[in-house]
Amino acid sequence: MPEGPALLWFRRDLRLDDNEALRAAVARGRPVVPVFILDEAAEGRWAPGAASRWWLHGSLEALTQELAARGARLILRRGDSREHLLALAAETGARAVCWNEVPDPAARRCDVALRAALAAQGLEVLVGGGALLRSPEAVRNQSGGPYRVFTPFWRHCRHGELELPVAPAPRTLVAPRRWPRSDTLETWALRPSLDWAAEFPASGEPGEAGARRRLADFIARAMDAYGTDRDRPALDGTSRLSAALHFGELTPRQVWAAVEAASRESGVMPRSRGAQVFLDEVGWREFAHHLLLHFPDTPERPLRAEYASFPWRREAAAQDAWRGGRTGYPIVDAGMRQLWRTGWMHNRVRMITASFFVKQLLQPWADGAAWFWDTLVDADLANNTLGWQWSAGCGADAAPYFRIFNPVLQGEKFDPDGEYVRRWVPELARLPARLIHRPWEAEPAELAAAGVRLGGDYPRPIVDLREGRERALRALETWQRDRRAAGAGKEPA
DNA sequence: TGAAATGTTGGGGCG
DNA sequence: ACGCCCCAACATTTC
Repeated sequence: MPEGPALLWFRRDLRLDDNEALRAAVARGRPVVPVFILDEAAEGRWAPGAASRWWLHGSLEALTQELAARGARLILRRGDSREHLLALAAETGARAVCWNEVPDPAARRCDVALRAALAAQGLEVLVGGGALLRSPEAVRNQSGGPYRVFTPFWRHCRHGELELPVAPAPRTLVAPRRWPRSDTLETWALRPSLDWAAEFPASGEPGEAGARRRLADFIARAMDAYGTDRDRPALDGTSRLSAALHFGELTPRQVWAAVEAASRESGVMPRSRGAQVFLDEVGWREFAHHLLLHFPDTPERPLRAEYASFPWRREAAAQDAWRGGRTGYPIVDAGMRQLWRTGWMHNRVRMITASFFVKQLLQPWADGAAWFWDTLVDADLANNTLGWQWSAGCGADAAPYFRIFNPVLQGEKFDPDGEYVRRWVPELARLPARLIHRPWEAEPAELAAAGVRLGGDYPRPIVDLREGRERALRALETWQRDRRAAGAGKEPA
């Protein structure tokens, strides 16, 4: 058999280490043609949002460099994936197409037809994994269904050996006789206007090398304190690996292996509490992806189907204030501004802002999810869907509806000195810690001393917390009563 | 990976 | 010395 090149189709696996598809492509010493296809039509409604495209641009630049260092090029194409793969195969004489599976139901559906089309042309198809620790098909509860509660899910996942990362990339790749035509990355205009993205680099450094550095740095510097520090938004206590994991610059099994290796080296066995809590977060990511694959319509519909009839209000003014960080609640506004300016928000604050949006403002969770989707550089359909449905009380293992965060108490608990608020809401920076999370309680003289004009440069609260809470609880109560009345025949009490 | 309301306990001031 | 009240601290229940 003639040894034509293998097409190595990069998707959400923008790395060379621990890359099963790359390993398969080079297995027989044949040339490799790396290709990335921007296929927005295939992703439909969930094509990468504006901030995510910024990260993608940087990650593709980094991947181009990594490949160049090995004598290879990254071929860029835009349009229908199948057409481009078939065309590239014909053009290069490729005999095989290799890729790693994307943990997304739409992509998996497309891949079924794609494999058939490629096979029909006599192409060998080699598909790897790596995006998840376990196969969702294989993780099932005793009755054969998917888990809907995190703890038993994660216990099941951790049981038994996990796969280890595959070998790192070879130092050189065999080049084809001739490189196919490639788009220029700049012409894709993935990066938003400069003035919006100016501070995005604060959210992290796209690319595999940066992700590896970040992981090593986190393990050495922050992991042991992660159990408590991860909830303090003013600290750099989280791993900040979410975007790298989303784009597959890093695999969860690489993360797992690095944490275990560090635990062994430090002699803390089985592992420190910080390491334990950190791996649990990797577990939540795993849980989110399994759920999305088992329940593919959850990005648009609540997992608890009855919530489809919940009477959310949809108010443009309230949503504008929330998006713009002008709700009058400092911790909420700080989070929303951090998001807009850096493309990233601390996870504790994601929960606070989401709870405020769905409970205090009674806005539909999907509207909030859509905003996060567009503004987060780490926007991930599985994680975003799980997080918002969890906050709204309509998802898997969800917070009960009556669990309503109080942004003042959350602020005082997790940002006690107000350092996070001062950083992102500078007009409040000179308030004393006692008032930083409740400026409306300040005396006129205290406001004047801090240079704050309430209702002027910083808004008064757009909703009273007690009223908002009671409105939300009332909405839940009447909705449940109406449902019971309507479904009395079908649903025995 | 809540918050608020309500209940309980125990120390200390005081008559 | 004692009972009473107040209230903080903590626990439990309810939303």
